[in-house]
Amino acid sequence: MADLPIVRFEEKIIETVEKNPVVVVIGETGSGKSTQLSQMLYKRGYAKSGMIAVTQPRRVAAVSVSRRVAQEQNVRLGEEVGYAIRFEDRTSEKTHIKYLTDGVLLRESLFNPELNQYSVIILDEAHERSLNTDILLGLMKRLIKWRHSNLKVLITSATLDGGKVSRFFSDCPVLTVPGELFPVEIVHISERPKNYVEASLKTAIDIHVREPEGDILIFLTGQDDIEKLVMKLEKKIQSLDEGSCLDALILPLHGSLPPEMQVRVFSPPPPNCRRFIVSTNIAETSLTVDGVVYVIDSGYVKQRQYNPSTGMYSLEVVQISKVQAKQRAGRAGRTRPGKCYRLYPSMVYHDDFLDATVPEIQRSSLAGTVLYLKSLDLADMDILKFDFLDSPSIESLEDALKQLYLVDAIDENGSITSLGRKMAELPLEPSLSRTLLEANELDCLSQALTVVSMLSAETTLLPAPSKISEKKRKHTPSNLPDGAGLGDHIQLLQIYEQWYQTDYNIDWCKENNLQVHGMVFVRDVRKQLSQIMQKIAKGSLDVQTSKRRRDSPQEYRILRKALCIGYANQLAERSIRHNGYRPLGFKSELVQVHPSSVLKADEDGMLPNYVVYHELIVTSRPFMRNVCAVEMRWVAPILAKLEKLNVFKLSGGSSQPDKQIQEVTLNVEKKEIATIQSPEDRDSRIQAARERFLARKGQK
DNA sequence: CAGCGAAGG
Repeated sequence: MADLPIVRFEEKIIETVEKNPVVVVIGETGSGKSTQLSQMLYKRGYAKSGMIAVTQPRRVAAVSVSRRVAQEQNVRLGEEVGYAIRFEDRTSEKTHIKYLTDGVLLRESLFNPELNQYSVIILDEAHERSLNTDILLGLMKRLIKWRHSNLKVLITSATLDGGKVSRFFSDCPVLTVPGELFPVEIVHISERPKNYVEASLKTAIDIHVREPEGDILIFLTGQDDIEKLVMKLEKKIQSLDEGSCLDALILPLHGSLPPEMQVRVFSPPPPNCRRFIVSTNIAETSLTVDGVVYVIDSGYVKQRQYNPSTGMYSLEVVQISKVQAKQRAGRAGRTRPGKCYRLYPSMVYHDDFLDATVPEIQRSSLAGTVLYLKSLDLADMDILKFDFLDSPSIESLEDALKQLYLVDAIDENGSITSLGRKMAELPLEPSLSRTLLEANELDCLSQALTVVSMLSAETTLLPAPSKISEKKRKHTPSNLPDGAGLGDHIQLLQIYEQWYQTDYNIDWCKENNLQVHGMVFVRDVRKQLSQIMQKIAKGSLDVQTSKRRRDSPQEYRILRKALCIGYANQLAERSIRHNGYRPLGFKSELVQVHPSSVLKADEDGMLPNYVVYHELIVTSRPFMRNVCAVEMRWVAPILAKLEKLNVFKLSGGSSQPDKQIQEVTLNVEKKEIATIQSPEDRDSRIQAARERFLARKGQK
């Protein structure tokens, strides 16, 4: 066993776990918690009545950590030590220590709520507060109380606020294990720069000229800024006197780079050469670059945010949290003492930065999460009162309930329907799982499987067009199908069917500018979904190629109907006079069809009266991305449903319908209905709503 | 016309 700091605490850890059902272990980077905790517990016999599970927020981490543990245990990976991630289960009957993604553990818990196969569950990297880990935290709190067989839960994290988690788990003990990082000197700039790309350039060049060897890692927010800085750095370094300093190798690093470009940061630099790695927050946690001695931290990050009252997402540049700033600085101290240059004053850090990043659960649409929790049938379950470490807003939960009602996953009283149960079994957003189930009824399942799979990978399909490569692409018109003018879902279907006809030819993807990895992922998703649908499928699951003429609108009519019913929560109505749309069921302004859409206007230049959309995203303006034309006759029942919508009742507030206390303002209703004011705490709001309801009831 | 932080089933 390696000589890691955590080993010295073995006795203390075992003793604490022995006496307590839940233990929080705080361990900085390099403490060895991810690899050693599971082995310690295994050695002490904790795997006798079940496996030891260790969750990770990321697939690569689950694989790489399990591989290391298998090595240390001197066993073959997949036998005594294994891992499970989507599409890949490398465990066997022999397995005692199992690494898995938090998402996989959630799926397992859907089919075995007591998780009896495990005697110990370790939630690793809990400080990252991934949506899935947050749900698991809530479930673990219930499980340690209700499970019949014995269960030990360990929550491990780097810089998490241990006190908070401890309070969440009825004041469970917190053990702190030191990390093994070298000291990192922090340098703050005295004033925030106007342009942080320029400021990064200047700082990087200063380091290059003055400081001894060691790679520089620069954190910016996105691809655009990264490309700008890479170009500026190249120009500037060329202009420096040859031989006056080290050679330089400049590497961009972000998620839209093809994997072969990403792995370049793992190959060691040539001798006498300094690397400049210009990165997004991907290098904060997901990828660890060796050899970094200097970090330049812009203090910003791009974050996706969901607004439950408008149903819109936005991707905004926001200040990082203190936790993130520490994490970034720590990247400089992995191999020897380092330096971190922060492009913001220390006052900003202390006074402006949040202590911790806003957890994902407070920034996402929760339709899928709420459906998942409903399907668990927790006995004392009131979704508005589920015990989260940090609760999402009541607006967000009500929005989720409203969406689930519109797609028939819950009934008007908020109870899960049999349809909803089937939906929860599919690893998809509710609108997509609803589409699949409807397509099964309407006999277009094979097409729907393809569309839904394509959408699951949508962002990874097209190579990220950068401003630099954009000009080239404009001269190479796409040979891809156009969705028969009916919309983007149809186009995605046609693209996949064409690929299928080439027998999944990789070169075809390249010729058509489709990311190979993305398309292979779509194929995997489609296979997985087909397997799940198999037991209830009424028609064929195989990819079918069109019997009728490819651009015949009839070809896709049934599929579009299934999409309309599936996306009942993402439906928009066109204005009478122009091509702006109003999303139905949300309080929101006009939105436009995104210019990249293949949806076609009629001879008069007008777009369809109704469309469903995959996503509402605010960039320069609010846009609908991925739209599909639907027909009025399919929309009518949804409009009727929207009119009867009673969110109060959906949230289990009453068994009596009462239209007057409807809490959301809907576009379908021409009159404005007052929304509940927002008192600070949600319990008092639930109480207030109940009192108002009772008062009204009394008046009648 | 506009634009893609990171992750997961």
